[in-house]
Amino acid sequence: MKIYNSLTDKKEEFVPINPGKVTMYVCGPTVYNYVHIGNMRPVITFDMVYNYFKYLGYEVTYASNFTDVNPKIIAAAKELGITEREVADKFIKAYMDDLSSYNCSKIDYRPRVIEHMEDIFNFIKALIAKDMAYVVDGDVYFRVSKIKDYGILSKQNVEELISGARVEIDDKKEDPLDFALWRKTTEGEQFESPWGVGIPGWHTECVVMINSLFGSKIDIHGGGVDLKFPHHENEIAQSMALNNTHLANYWLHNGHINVDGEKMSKSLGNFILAKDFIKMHSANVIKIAMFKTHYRLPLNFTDEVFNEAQVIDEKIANVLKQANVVIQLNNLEVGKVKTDEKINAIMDEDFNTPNLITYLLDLVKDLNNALRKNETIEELYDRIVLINQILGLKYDLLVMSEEDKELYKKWLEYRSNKDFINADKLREILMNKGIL
RNA sequence: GGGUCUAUAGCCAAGUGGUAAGGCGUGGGACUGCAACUCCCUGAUUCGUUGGUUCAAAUCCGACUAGGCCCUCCA
Repeated sequence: MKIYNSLTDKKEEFVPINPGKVTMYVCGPTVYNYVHIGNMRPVITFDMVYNYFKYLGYEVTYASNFTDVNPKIIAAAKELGITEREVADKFIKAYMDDLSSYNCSKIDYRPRVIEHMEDIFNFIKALIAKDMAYVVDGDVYFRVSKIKDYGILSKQNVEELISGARVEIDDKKEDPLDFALWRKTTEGEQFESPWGVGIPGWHTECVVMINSLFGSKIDIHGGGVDLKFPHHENEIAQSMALNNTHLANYWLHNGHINVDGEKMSKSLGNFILAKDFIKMHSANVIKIAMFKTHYRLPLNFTDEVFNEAQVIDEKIANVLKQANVVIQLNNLEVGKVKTDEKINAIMDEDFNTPNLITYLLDLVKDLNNALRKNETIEELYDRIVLINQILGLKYDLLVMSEEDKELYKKWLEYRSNKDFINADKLREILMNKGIL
């Protein structure tokens, strides 16, 4: 299969480090408040990536971190009058609830900074030992000038970066591009390090976690485009400095969600919280709306987009409901189809979910026609289920009791006898049960 | 200012050298005891503008225009 690699800006054939296995890491949230719907795009995107690799038969190990030590958490703790740990725990819990309500909980590892302090110290020590980092007044900075291909991911020119950089007064750094691996703090939690009290830099924690979970290199590293620079660029720089790897073979970046053509962000204040949004639209509808656009492109959220997604969701739900009844009444054997060449052909082109949805709608139409004409439905049904699994769409289908089946047959009988009064009574019962 | 991405019908959107998928919406029709569900038909001589390469371009190259994003914490 082919994946668009942000590192090379090319679609490349996917070759795993270990045959049959995929390791992936996606940058998770800083847990100082609730996440918004824009934060859910990577979550939903990489859940799909995970599902597709599973579908292909890979053994997938998926990690996503929690940034639970951060100046913003210190600020939130002050504001809420609770400790940093309480802030982190509260919003980690809220995030887990979001993952669960969006049906995206398949993450194998959820490392926290607090659990990796020793690893971080060792990592920074190693960088200092290699002269790739230096200590100034309780801070530790990375020496960017030592990395020859710095800018490789974000395609930034080092000279331009410097000229565009804001000049900080009393800057302790040797070079404006240098970034903090460890930063001295005067308030909040006290983390004692070899360099004094402080907190680790954000760019360091991700590399450290990847190294401790997977080693010096993983297959896939994901996140939003806004993380390309400086976050991911700096992760790569540290990994080059210590392990001489680009940390991941494939770097994947999802586009942003826009509102009225502008990025949804906490700083702009134009966001909708994930936990509020799920009350307005089901997880299925939100996913369909997202997958209708390729993951790398920006996505504008409008009512029209969601109306359309809702229509699609209802179509899928209706046909599955009807097929489910036929399957149970006739004891049809489903689940035999485990792969579909057309799904592979579509998804092997850098996860082309818009085309997958087109194919899904074709199948829905075919299944509707097959139901009307009393033709075989099992294969069509199976293919739809496969796609739903990849996209993470969930449809709860009713298991009919013997009584339900009898009612259903009776209803058909009344109808064919033109006893519409009794037929309508049964219809209402069947509809209330969710069978019709 | 530098970097990068995008520009296809009212809206969403696929297509990356071979003569414009699909969906929503609109309009029309079919099925049906009535509903619901469903099905069929209905749109771009044209792909931001403009040069060029080619037998052939929405697709490649150049210029221009507009917009997003990054360069500061941010999915």
